[in-house]
Amino acid sequence: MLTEPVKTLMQLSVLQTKINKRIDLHLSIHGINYSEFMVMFHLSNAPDYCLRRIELADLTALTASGVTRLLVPMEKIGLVDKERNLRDARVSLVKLTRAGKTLFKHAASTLEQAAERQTQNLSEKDLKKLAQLLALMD
Amino acid sequence: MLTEPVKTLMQLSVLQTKINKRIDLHLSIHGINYSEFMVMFHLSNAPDYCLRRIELADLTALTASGVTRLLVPMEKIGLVDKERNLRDARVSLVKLTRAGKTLFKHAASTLEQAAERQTQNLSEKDLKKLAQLLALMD
DNA sequence: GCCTAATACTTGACTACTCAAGTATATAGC
DNA sequence: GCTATATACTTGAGTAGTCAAGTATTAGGC
Repeated sequence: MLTEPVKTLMQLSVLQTKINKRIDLHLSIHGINYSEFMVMFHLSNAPDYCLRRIELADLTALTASGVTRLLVPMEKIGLVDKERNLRDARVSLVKLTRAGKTLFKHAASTLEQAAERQTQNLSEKDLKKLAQLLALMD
Repeated sequence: MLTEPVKTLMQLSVLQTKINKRIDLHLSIHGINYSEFMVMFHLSNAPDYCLRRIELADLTALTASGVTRLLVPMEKIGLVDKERNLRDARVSLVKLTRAGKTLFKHAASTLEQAAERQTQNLSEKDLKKLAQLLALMD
């Protein structure tokens, strides 16, 4: 048999796979997936609804190229806009549009319900403890 | 801002993405990935080192077709064998070979070290609590 | 001020899945 | 025993990423 840490990491991975599938199913009503939701979340909390691609990569744990590919369809359907950074021409800023903000609000409300159900067996204290333990592993 | 459950699920997802990358990097030394490791783990604990494909799908949270595709290269390099079930001809059993057992032992030892480091900030009690909270979300 | 190194992307080729549809076999109702 | 339905896969087509290599721009050392 394996050590406890390995078994817990495997448990985490299997659980995450299941949760991702559920969440993607819920978000598909709004035409987006979990990664796109997370991008919109971070943009909606950013100053001027604007972030650099590399910051998004960092916040989502995707690669820079993953972010580039993720944003292409989001731009095409008008959820985000591309803006230039005047001080650094390498940077391509991503800005949440009005349409993006509206869609995010709806998607967030859907996801809140789903998340509530996913964590229904956890008390508020449990949830806090979980967040704390996850932070310790980061 | 979003509710706590949503934020915790997002935290879980980002952490899992990071952990997966780290683990895949460690396992790549042995020529396998995390999914393949999990398959070998379940086989190594099964009676006669043998499981049905659908049981593996269930244990790993992959789809049946995902398991089929995962096993093709594993068969090719001789980590698992295909066996027929005499009572039910629909079933195609997967069996861990001697070579598979050997490789699994080495990979497990690598992964145990990595998992130890990944959870180094958690006490034994923390780890137990984490496993328990994750189980409540399943 | 120039050259080297670092940063911020983008792109082509690949991987690891998914889903929907198809095949083969088994089970249940009548 | 036949038919309808369910189960256990497999396969073709698509998606969501990865990595390595390339481009453009900026920053640092001297």
